[in-house]
Amino acid sequence: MTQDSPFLITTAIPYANGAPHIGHAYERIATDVLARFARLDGRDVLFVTGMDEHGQKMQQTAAREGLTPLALADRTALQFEAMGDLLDARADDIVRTTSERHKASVTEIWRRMEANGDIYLSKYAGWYSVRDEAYYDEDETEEREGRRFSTKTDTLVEWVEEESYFFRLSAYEKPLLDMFVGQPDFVVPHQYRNEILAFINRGLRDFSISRTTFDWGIPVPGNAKHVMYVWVDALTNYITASGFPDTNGPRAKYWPAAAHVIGKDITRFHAIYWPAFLMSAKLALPKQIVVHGFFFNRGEKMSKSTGNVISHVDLVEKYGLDAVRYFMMREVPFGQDGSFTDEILIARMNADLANDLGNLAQRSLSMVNKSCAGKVPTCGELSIADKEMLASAEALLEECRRQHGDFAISKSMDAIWKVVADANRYFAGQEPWALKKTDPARMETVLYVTAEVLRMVGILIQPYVPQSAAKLLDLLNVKKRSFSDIGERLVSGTELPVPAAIFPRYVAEEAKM
RNA sequence: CGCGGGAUGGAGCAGCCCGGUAGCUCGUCAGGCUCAUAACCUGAAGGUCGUCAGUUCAAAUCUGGCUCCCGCAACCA
Repeated sequence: MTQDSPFLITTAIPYANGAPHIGHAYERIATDVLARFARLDGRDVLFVTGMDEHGQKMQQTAAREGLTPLALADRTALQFEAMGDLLDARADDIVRTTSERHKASVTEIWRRMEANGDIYLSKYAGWYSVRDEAYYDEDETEEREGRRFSTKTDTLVEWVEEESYFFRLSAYEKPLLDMFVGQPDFVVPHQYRNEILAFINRGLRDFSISRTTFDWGIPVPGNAKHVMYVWVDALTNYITASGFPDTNGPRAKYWPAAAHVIGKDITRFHAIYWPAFLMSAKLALPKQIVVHGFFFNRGEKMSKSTGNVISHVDLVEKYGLDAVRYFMMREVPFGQDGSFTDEILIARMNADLANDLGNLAQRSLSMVNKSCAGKVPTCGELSIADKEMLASAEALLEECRRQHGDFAISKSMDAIWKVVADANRYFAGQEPWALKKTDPARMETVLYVTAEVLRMVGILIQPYVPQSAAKLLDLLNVKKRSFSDIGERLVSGTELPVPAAIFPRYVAEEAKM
């Protein structure tokens, strides 16, 4: 399964209109985990994110703050870079839609779609709410005292007709359906695939892909009165990262992307519009669209208006980065929505990180330190229990690969922590502290086996909790940390540092008194 | 009759596709151990699997109705 094939993985590109929030953090961490796993497994990984910097909202927000749109974009881009640093989840590349390389890329895509006969000029007409900057369907509005309002938002709407370029999405109904049949795993998890299929089956309509009401965007080739509609602009950034339209460049090998990691709210754009654009431009489709859910605050949707937004920055500050990464990845099955509460996070970090794994390292390594002169103990003949213990740890890599193949991050972690629990049972059952008096050689073997399990676990948890994994592997004086090094064994007699806690137990401030 | 997801011991979930002693994590209670981060190990209590009806020797699992919760419903990013 280990492949050195190119592996391009992306996050959705955040809109540069606002600062990073916990949803961005979640997506970045998840993508980082997948990227790290693939890289440790020997893949040639390119981890890409970007910034969506055009559009009317950018223009307006910038104006309100007395900035140029680009200055606003610069500011937000810095905030997202800081988020990458904070989360230890830096991308290899950040494609900004205002960059020259992206303009070249998206312009070429447009030309190709046009050359394929899929772009035509027409009129967009509908009930437009200036306040919401959105069009509404007839049945989303109602007449009140001679004036028309949006029933959704209660804002005044007016009939507007606007010249616009359209994309012939209707022509891709059949090709898209065929593609979904041929690639049943194109959208995962399958619940989202089903929604998309149902949507296509209801019939696809052509849709507007340009605007004339503002100019902060990439001009339509041959008609600068129009700027491209955001999704043409934004989605294309994925292929920009591969150096497109240069197909001979060093990055060309990364296209098609292995996976686009996105939030469930934008599934349709990625699973319908984007493949249709690519088909039209005669380019290869990404292999998978990987959809994640949202985080809720105690089951409630987070929103600025309710004021219940949880800050990822605060979380990292309070609990530490690895606790946050661990919680987000382990607690919520990938693809589903998750509920966040401090209690659950604390429970998870204390139970799994501090008690199960951290304490296992501490109890075994402190014995090594005291009873084996601080050196990797000597491994004698292995008992059945020893062999079973080692075998279950050795089986992990294959299991984790299998789960990551399905983007089931939490299940991969489940498997690892099951072995950690086994190791605690093994350790308790073997009672090395008793063996110290009766059979020191046997004690060394038990400690060796335990240390070996810790080494393998330490290597495997690197994608999820990189900083803590590094601490653990340092304590074991392990230098070779790739998945391909799992078969290496600790060398008896190797000098080990004095053990220190890897995951401190979290105790609430008020409880410390 | 718009589409989809969900309702399982105190909490959160798995099981449902391929019917047959209801499983996991946390919490609670009791015991053990003392190497360890008040940790670890063992055991126990606790569920009419939303509701009603049907199919079946047998249903959490299949079929149908109902109730409640949550997303989505195309040109908002």
